[in-house]
Amino acid sequence: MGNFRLTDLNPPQLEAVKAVSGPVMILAGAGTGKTRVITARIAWLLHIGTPPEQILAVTFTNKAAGEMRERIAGMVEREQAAKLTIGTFHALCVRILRTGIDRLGYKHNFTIYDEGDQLSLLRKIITRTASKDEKLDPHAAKNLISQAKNKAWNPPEDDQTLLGAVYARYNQELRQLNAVDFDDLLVLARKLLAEHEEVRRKLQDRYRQIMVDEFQDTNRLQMDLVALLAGDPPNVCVVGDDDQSIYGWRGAEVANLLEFERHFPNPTIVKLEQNYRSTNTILNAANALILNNPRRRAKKLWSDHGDGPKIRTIRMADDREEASFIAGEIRQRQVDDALPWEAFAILFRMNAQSRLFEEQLRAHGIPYRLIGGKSFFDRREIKDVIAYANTALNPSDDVSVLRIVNTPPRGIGEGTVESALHESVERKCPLWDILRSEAYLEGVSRARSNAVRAFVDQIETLRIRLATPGADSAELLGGLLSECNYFDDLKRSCKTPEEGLDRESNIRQLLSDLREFEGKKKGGLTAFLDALALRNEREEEKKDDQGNGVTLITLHAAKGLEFPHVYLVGLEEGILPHDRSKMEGSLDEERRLLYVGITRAMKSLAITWCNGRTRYGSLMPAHRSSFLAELPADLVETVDASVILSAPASQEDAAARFGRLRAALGG
DNA sequence: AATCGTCTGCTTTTT
DNA sequence: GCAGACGATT
Repeated sequence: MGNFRLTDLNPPQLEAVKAVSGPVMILAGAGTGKTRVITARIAWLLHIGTPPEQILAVTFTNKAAGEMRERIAGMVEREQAAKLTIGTFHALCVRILRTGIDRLGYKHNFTIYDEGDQLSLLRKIITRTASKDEKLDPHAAKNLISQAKNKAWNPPEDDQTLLGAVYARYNQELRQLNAVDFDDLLVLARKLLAEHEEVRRKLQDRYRQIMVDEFQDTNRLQMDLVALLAGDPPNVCVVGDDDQSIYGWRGAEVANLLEFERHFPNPTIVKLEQNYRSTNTILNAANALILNNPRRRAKKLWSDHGDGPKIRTIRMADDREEASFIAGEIRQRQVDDALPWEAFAILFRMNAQSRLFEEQLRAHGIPYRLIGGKSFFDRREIKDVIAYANTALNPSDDVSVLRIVNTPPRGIGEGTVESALHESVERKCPLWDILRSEAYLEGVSRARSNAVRAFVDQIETLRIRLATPGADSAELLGGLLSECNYFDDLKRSCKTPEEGLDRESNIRQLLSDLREFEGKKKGGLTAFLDALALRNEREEEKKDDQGNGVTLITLHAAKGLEFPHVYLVGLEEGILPHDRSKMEGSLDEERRLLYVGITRAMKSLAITWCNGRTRYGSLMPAHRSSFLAELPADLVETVDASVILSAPASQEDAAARFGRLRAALGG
């Protein structure tokens, strides 16, 4: 059975694939065929008779989960592949919680709050809690709360500090709203498993083989979850690379990988060091750099791709020159070497650095795709539609109710909302219950109560219809939106007619996605909203929409990707390593960030730094990053952009170009 | 209620 | 230098 051959694997890979009992740690260096090993291991498990429903593979991103699923689909039979559990930590937790969360005092129809929802809730709480002279940035509060949850801290519920009070209020309110934030998905799943033995047993019996990808990025909560899910013996296989741990600031703990033995004694440890991506020049530079980090599992990458050209470190006058030089060079190389635009990538530390490159690439007529940026799901109109659905499914969700209560305007003004909200705080019950209570409606003017009644009726009708077996949610939602003139209001509030049409078509797209989802997956609207909240619908489509061209991407986002020709820009003190890292003592992580960047390159790598850089509006002197001195001199060729620019076509260049031309013609 | 103007404060962001 | 947030102004 199976369409995979173990002979395609190198010896350590094979060892990793065949180690199937007890704890296993696979230290997979950059480009060493990690995904291949994971998928082959799953195929192997199936091959030796493991029932597919017993296999759980956890990833960090939906993209990684999708890729894994796809690769496996090509290796094993379809029905087997369909029975595997492959997904993100968060998706797994939603599955666990949708059936078991009632044990923790939530209702099963909880709403998942995304960042925007969290922020609006926090803003509300902060303004209510803070006194006049106190200030707390909602973003900062959100980050601190998130960190606290991810480190599995006990809530610092001392109402002494504003933050402590806000933290306590926030959690309390979420519970009242029957809502959970992203972090709660993990927090609550862990709690459920830890405190309810029957739930834990059931899951341990079900998942006998657990695999975790990118283990260096797991935080304390995720580590705990893995430990709770693992049965006895713990058949846990983790895959990761401590040298690529770059999310410490988000609570990731490399210690989970470095001290794996502490949680799972006597593991089989396999190191993957043969790299299938880069030249040895690139790998040796990366090896040498990372040697400067303490506390790591020693690894040395090598490949049989030869040495390739030296790494160029290019000095630029300023950031403007950096951008125009690179744009010019890419255009030239694209022509001279007949390379597709997609062969090039520009990697930077901060998103703000992308602007000049965008300008210059555009000026040179080079197509590019900028990775990152605002998501489809953060669009106002999409959030509105989701809020309508959330309200119908979970009327306790005040944040969603507030979002749509007067969108479109239906005569429920701020005063009305304010008084209802006040009432709901007094009576400690959801806003919705106030809006539909006769006692409240009798106390307000006729016009107000009529408006509120009409709104309540609309939503209640939607709820009843949605609950009807076989209901077409997309049709019902779309119908409601038309009925309340949502689309007209949307268009009216747009600056241009095009924008209005665009926004409307986003909604049509969402509804058609929903219809398709209901046609082929179970779980109905709730499952669709879960998928949306976890960002795992329409993922690929979005990426493709961005089209092709030179890739502009941050170092963080570039992890896991590869490009034939890489420009690593802004290698200056203060940028990489970033200024803040010195204060926070995370210089090692900055070095790993550079390590990740270097190991993205397959064939050639150029590193640039500027003598001056516009920062905060004015041109400031800049200095080359101290990391550059850590690259072995014999692998690096140091150049000065001004020299190249002032001597455009030297004799040597012409000869080299002629040579290439002759080679291309087969002579 | 909406828009304009001024102030502030600056990474990275898988879900 | 610019985006985002908030407050004053119509």
